[in-house]
Amino acid sequence: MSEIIKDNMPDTELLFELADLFKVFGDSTRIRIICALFEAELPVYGISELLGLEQSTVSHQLRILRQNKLVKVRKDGKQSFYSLSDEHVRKIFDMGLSHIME
Amino acid sequence: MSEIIKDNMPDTELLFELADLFKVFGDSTRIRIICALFEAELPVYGISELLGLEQSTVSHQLRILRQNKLVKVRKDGKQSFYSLSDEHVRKIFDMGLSHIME
DNA sequence: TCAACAAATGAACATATGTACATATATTAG
DNA sequence: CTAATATATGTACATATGTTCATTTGTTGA
Repeated sequence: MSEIIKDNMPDTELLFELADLFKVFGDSTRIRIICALFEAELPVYGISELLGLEQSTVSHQLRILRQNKLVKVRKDGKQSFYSLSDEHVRKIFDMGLSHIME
Repeated sequence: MSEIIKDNMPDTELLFELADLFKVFGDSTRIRIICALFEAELPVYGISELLGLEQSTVSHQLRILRQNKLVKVRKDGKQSFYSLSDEHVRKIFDMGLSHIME
């Protein structure tokens, strides 16, 4: 019986990856950055200014977002412009929001 | 300009709540428990057996899931049967999955 | 009432994580 | 080439988090 359940479940490996993805969303600084990027493509100092955060804090968090492919960068001169990499990000965000709102 | 962006963003308060929600999904043990509950309503020992986890580990994590209203309990004798509290949980889960799969 | 069982809880501990400060890298302007 | 600016990175540190072990609570059956 528990064997049947186990067989229907995705690989544990995959579930670890999934947890890692949600971990990225599970920090208020990163969520706020993501949310800012819904509105516009922004450079690092733009984000830190907007959210009142240290430049290095933003940069560190952007690296994590980059590594997880949630944001992409476009370099222009001295600036790095960040934007969201795809629509999944917004969907995941919205799903979470509607759970809270219920 | 950054004022306009700020005005369009949800309250910071709400974004903190949202991060807290995703934090719950951001742990492999909890994700695995959630995933098991997609298949069936289960008692605590059933989950620990299925996933190979200590009873107390499962119980601790179920408490967190309960506090965040992701699971609900039905008590029957000595046992506590857990199940998912709503469909949002599955939707959030699936959204995450499809991001990984892409 | 007592033993057996299921689940919940408390405390301690090791590990992970986010932030700040300092510094390095890279690019542009002069 | 140098100074100024934007970003990235390294390190240290405080805090948060998950797990384990031990114990408690609650329920059933003898």
